[in-house]
Amino acid sequence: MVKTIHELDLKEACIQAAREVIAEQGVEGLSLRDVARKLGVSHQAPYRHYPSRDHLLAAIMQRCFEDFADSLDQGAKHHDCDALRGMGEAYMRYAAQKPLEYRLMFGTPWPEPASHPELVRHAVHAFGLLRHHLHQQLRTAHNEPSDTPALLAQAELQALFIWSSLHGMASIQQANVMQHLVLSPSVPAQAEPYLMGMIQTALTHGPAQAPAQQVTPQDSHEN
Amino acid sequence: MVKTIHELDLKEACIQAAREVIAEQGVEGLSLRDVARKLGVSHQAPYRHYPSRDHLLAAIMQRCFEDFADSLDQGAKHHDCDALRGMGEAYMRYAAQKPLEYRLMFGTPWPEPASHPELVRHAVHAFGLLRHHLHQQLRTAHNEPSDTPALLAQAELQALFIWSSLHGMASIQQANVMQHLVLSPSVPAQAEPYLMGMIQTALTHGPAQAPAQQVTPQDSHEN
DNA sequence: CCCCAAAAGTTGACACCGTCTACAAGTGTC
DNA sequence: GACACTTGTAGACGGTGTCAACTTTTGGGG
Repeated sequence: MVKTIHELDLKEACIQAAREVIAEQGVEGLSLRDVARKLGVSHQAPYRHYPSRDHLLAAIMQRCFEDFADSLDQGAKHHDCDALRGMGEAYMRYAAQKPLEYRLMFGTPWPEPASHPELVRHAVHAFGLLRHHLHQQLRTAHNEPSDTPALLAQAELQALFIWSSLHGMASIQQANVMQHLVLSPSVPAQAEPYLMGMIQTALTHGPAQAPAQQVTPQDSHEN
Repeated sequence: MVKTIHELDLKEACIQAAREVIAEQGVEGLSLRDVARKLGVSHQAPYRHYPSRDHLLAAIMQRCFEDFADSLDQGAKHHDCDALRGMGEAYMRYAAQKPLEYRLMFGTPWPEPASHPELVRHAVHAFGLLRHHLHQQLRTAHNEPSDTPALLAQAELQALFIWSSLHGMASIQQANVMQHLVLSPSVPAQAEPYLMGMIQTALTHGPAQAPAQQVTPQDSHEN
């Protein structure tokens, strides 16, 4: 009996093999029976380690979030004159280079989150990196050493805004939809830097007053 | 033999029934055999009208895009002092009220677009509404009656920016992810109006210069 | 060393799915 | 009336996730 692939650990090998399948064919192309075949075991062997397909998927998503958070961290360090821009570029780079894993994390309906707390923890951590950078930036800009709740809330709003914009652009690029809208020839290449510039502008000037909505006494300091 | 549901037209009834299933259970919960059962016909009857599941899905997506474009149009008319804000609010309202149809249009991998040209046409039309409004707004702001290509390109960049931000926010809200990131209590309710304010700010001030990227001679007029 | 229980893996079944093929019933035309 | 065409039916095939029962491997105590 040859122990072909899983000399180490079938549990780990499943994740590895499944990630390969996903990177090639996307989530919808993944079947437990496929990974079992790929590993040379019976179709029920993976079932000993993961109670269901969703649990395997959750484990894979968790790994992806770890990698994603690492990419963001590294992007922030690399460009340390402007850590925020570094993170933004790292975000878009990850989405462009691993489109199917990105789709897995952000475009697939999650398995009921209550039963996968670890997954949620890792996803929240990636968001926390962005929030943390924004919070620090706001504190130094305002010369406020303490963590006033208002500043934290503002950082969270900024983080949600940035995340929304980046995620939206990444989704649009992945859907290859720009090919079909007949755009001016220069536009597709400019879209991403234009978006980055718009985000920066919005951050420096703060939001326009919403018509019937008053936030915290919204100081529109430059940050 | 009772002609239960499809007194009119099975082709149309399939779309109707399938949209109901999708609105309840999402795309992944839809099966051709289900709609056949729901309509009281054999599991192969729908196959007479749609060569494959993807073709039925494409027909449904097309209907959704029609409804979506109608919503945007109506939103633009309703708020006609600020048509753009009206469209933005209509966009978010549609995403909130028909989350699963929204996901079908923007979150599901499309069936190979080359073989569904009608679907592409309808999707492009929805984007065209946004682009058209922005273009007109730019023209009146610049007092340029002619359609200079530079203005059109700028409108397209703005449209992509707006669409990215709105789509990103809609995705985040749908994923119920804000419940899990532990946010300040006031933030979830403020996120959407904050985003709208940020978009408006970015549009009025134009993008910050990207570091190594020069666009058209980027006039940062107010629009 | 042996034994035995727990863990890991295998085999076979079930229900479901999309899709292919072959067949039956209705309908209009020459 | 015969023929072709459209519409719908019935059954099969290979694919899937999952359940249940079985066998093999493994790791410690007696």
